[in-house]
Amino acid sequence: MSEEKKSLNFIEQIIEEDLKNGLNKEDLRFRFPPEPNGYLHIGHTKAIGISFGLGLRYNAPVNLRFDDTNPAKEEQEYVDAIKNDIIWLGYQWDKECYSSDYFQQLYDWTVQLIKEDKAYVDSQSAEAIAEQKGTTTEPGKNSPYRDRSVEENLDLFRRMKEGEFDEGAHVVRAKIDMADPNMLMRDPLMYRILKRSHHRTGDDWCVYPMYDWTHGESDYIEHVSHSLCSLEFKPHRKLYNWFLDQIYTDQIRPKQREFARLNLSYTIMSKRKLLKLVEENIVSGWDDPRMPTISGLKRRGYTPASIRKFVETVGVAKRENVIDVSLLEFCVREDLNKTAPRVMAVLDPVRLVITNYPKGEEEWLEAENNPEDESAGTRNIPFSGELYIEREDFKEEAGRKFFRLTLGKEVRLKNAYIIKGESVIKDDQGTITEIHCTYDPESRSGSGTEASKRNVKGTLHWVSVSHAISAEVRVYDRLFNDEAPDGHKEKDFMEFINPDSLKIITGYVEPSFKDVKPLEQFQFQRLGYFNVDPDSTSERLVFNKTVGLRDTWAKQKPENNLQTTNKQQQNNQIQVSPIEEIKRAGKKYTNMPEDKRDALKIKIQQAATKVELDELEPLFETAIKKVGTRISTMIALGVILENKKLKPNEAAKDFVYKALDDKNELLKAEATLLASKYSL
RNA sequence: UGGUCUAUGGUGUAACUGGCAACACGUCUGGUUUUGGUCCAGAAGAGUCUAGGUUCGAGCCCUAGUAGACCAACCA
Repeated sequence: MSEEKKSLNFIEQIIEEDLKNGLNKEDLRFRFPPEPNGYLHIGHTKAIGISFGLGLRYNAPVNLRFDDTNPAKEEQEYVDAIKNDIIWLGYQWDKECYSSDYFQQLYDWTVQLIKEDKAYVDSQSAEAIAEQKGTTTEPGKNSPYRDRSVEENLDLFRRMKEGEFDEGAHVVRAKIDMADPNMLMRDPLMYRILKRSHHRTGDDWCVYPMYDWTHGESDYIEHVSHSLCSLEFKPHRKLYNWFLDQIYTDQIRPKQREFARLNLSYTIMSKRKLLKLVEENIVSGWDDPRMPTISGLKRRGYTPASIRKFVETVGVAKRENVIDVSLLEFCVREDLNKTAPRVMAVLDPVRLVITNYPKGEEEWLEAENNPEDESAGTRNIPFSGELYIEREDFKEEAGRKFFRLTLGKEVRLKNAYIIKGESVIKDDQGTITEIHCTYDPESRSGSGTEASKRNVKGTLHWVSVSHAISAEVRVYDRLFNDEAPDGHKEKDFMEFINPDSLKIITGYVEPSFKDVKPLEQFQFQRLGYFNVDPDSTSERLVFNKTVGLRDTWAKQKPENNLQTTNKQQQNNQIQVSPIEEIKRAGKKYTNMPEDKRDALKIKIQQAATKVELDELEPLFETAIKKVGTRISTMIALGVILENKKLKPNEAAKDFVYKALDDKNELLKAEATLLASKYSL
């Protein structure tokens, strides 16, 4: 492998810079700091991948630190689940830490701050404090308790800790600046009273430190050099540094830097919302295969390697992003293609009878386990005169593009013989119950005969009726119908739940499936990747569909063309001027699938009704380079001329003439239309 | 209406810190194939949010706009 010159992301650049400025490589240390209040999800894998990835890259330790300062929400169950997930992903942490381990230190430091008159006890209600905080545009007001004496503050804080007061009676606040433009600097809370049992410290404490007062100090205590978090913590950085300044002596000073979090289309990432799905039984649990949690992904059949690859591919930057699920799917397919044994399974069976196959006969045919991996070897599968094939693989008559079984046409049964469709038997409703065919005995796969080498267009998977094992197969679709379920201000994400996200069907699999283990992965040939669900037993096999194979055929079928919606619709909702709308529509026009182009065209036409010719004119000039814009401009021009009953002026004529010679057919067509209408 | 951040093909990320905008996914062709998969070959698609400026030269620098995100929890 050659040393590929990979460009550094902005965090790596910062680290390189720090190293150049004298930071020792040995002093590099990172941390991943989850709050144990829920399960890890695909969004977390980015943060995990960044910090642990940096650890690997620089051979530096990475701590796993549970940020457990709020006993009201945190539980041991989550600690255990998080550890499992990280291990499963294949990362190793150096020290397992807990913010709660630093409660005493944090308390002592707080006492010190009080003594230095940098913190005080406030005895107002939460409402009153919020009231005085001011707004983003108006400064806040000082608390009446802000100037309490050091002695009184010390005494109150001690008594808070002793448990003398009820929740809410007092808080400790840092004394910073109630007029700071950064709201977080307006005397932020450091401690609150919480009479709750903590999953690790039990009832030792009834005052708990807040996130801001805990996080930087924990980084400091652990000698973390770079504290990486997501963008929404950016405003906290100032406070992070302020707190650090108060206690800093001479260690490595941790540096907080922020990156954009991962968003995946058609899913939600909020722990609170995921919890709601679990609590309301929309899904079967945190590990439901439809969940974006790591445990859900695992159960669904995603591999650790595929998830790591995904995170790596997604990259690191500071801009808001929405990653298309298709990238995640690509990553699993890529991984599974190399490793998953191929087997045959029929999920929507129809009976296929080979009329010239000897009655009662059977034979065992050899099949390759994985064409991508010779070492995977072969296995034998039973063949007989009665098989199941996929209902979708037969049509009585079909066009030339249908490569599968039809009457009078030949196809190959994978690893077996070439057959020819002869006739069908239907029930009263006209549904096919049996397909009759004949086979060519000379054509057996691998037999070396001329017939076995014959090329037929289609190959079908199948399973022998008398040998097949029936199995439950759970087929999943996305949990939400909307690309950004929680991105709507007016609508709740629950409104977008896809009612058909789970389909349970009974299929037939080859007998080699007798002894499969939970989570074992397979490729059901021509169908997709499936794994064995933990619910599976030897009596009742249960499979999950991980992801389908890439299927260029399915896309050509018109009924499938409606499924892909995308971000463009969302973009179009943003209010822009009609002329801008024309430009934008043009940008998309050329690579819009044909069936959607009409909708876009209508949009352009509508926008054009609000535009004057002279407004459009500049586009004749600037649009010359960009095909899409030229097309949308052309369409708009047509509408304007028509509406205003105008004749094309010189600029417009010129524009049309040029377009007539363009190699882009769409543009040419629009231009020709105009040219003939105004006889240019 | 304050502060902070961001803006590059449909999506995500690059561009050696000022030198003809690249890579991956997706899309489309063609070839190989006993999986309409894989693999191989190729194509289309952005001129970098807008308008100015500096410069021989700007996606990178400056100015002003515009748009989006985040910030006023005794959550993290």
